[in-house]
Amino acid sequence: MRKRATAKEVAEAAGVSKWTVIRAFTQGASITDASRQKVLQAAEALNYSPNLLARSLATNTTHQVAVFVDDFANPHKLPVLERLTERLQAEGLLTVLININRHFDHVHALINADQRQFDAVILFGTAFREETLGDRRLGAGFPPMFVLARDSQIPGVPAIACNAELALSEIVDYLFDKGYRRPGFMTGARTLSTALGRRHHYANFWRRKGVEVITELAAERYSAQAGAEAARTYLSATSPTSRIDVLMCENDILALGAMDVARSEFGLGVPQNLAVVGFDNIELGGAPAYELTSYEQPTDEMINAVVEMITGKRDAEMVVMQGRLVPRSSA
Amino acid sequence: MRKRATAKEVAEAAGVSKWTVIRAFTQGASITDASRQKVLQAAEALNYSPNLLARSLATNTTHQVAVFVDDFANPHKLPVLERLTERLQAEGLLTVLININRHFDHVHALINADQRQFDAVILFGTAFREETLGDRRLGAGFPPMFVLARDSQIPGVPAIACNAELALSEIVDYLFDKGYRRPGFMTGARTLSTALGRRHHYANFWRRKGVEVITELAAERYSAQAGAEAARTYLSATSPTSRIDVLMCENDILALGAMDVARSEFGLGVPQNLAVVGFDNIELGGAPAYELTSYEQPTDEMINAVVEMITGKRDAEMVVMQGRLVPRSSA
DNA sequence: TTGTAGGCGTTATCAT
DNA sequence: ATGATAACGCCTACAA
Repeated sequence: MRKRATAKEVAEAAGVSKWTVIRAFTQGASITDASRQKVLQAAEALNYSPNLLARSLATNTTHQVAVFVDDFANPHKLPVLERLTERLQAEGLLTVLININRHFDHVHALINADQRQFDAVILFGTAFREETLGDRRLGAGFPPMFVLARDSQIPGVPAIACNAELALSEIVDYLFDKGYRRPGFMTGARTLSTALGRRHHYANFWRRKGVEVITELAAERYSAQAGAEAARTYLSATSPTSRIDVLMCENDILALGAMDVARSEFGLGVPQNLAVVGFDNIELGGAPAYELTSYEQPTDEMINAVVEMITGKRDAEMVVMQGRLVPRSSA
Repeated sequence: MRKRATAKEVAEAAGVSKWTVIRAFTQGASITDASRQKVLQAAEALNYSPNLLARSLATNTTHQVAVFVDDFANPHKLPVLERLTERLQAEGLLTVLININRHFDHVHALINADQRQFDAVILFGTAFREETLGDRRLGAGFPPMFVLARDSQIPGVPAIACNAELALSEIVDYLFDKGYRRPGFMTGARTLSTALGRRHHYANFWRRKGVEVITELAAERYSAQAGAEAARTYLSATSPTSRIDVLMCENDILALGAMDVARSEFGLGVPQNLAVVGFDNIELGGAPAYELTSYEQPTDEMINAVVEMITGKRDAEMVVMQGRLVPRSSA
């Protein structure tokens, strides 16, 4: 296995200076065709290609974007990651996937991202605390940050998200029109930011309809199992007549878990005995086995927006986008 | 927003040389406590932290591992990515997620990975062709490559995979014992490597049982929709009496799609009229709505193995690991 | 068009 | 323990 060739070696082989070699590999540099050909030939013979690491050091741009993810239980993450990497790569940017699930120290991850000189940092659906970013070790020359698919509680960090207020308004209108009057809501985590968003609006809009009591089911995490567990706990503790008639879950994966338990363990018909609504519109929610009513975020637009902000084609500022209700038979 | 401080600036502030600054940030360097304190104080005041990019250039190691993924439709990818990033990060390695779905040029992605000086490249479930790697622009000093969760058709590129032969042997034994005699197999892509693996063994073991005819259903891609479509095509074209009695799908996501169609569009009972088996044991397959019989790969072990190979704690060589059958009610 | 000097921020090695 | 020199491989700016 030959060692990696450098520009200097190619220069010697081609009989030019190494700066000419660099020029041969630079778009729009002033160099004669003859020189370029000579260089390219020598480069191919020596198997040379520019070292992007050295280039990054010199240009102070890495063309790498860090994406922080803390929730891998939600299948919805995968298609979004696919689109995101695709769009970033189309702009010549690579995606560094950083796992910040509960085992990791968020501040540490941020410091690391800082030291690696990423061009930007995307917090994808993660609930960072303001205090985390307030850490004194951060701040100076930290890469631009963006919050994708979640509200940003952090001043100066723009969020690109679905308009939650509008979404919940549509959802509650829909459920009210269908005749449901005893709403429940399942949250997936204890962090304030999350809860405040969807749950808050859900409760608000029901109150406007004159429905004051919103039963809350709390799942431990965002996963089908946690959703199932929370539903089991609630259904075990209540009698059929006293129960909610519609359960809105903070996301689809919770909803699928809850639906499974309602149907298979408690023999409830969905939606006759208990209607279920999710959020995200994951592929499996649309399967005949579930037919889950859900709400689709405009992920493509959202992704385009972040990428454009990162590449400077668009102002970096908070933006909320409109999703759409996807009514199916579960509610 | 202050500019990033460098070791040199910290050195001036602390009244030492920049090499002393470096030492203060290096494990086990010989430096007096007094110096270190002085430096750390100055560093904190200036908000300095080492530039890992420059370090990488000097040490010739980036602590970055590229992970190539071409199939984002399979939810199974997500938990594996979670574990993989977690393990890599525990070793101080970051994951660069590279999307090589059909829109991208694989050779181009490899060249890019080469130029970025990654410490290693993992082909996660992707079927690279030998010819792709044979490209003359690659080869010299290319980072060590590993194929994860798929057989490697490439000499010199070790694969870490589940023992497909053993898996299919177990599966066929199980199905035969259950009394099925008219097997079908659904493939998810036209690449030889894939088809050869699971389908080949499946057919072989049925033949050993004296069953010669294996019906093949071909899905266009690996997705629930593609699985549904393939099942629909097959079921539409056959009469109930002439059909297969058990359908093994190359992975769970295909199986779920097929199952949906069989039950909801053709009114078939699973497993009474058509048994279904998948592969991967994704979380939703275990849900009461599906109860999909599947086969679980030893993903944790496989991931540990690659990571250990990358970090040099283990010889880089092909290894097949044993998974386990997960029998449920679908077959 | 081409060559030169200097710099990007670190690390390795040697000298003090 | 600390300082100094050279190197990592490239880029920008300037001179020829």
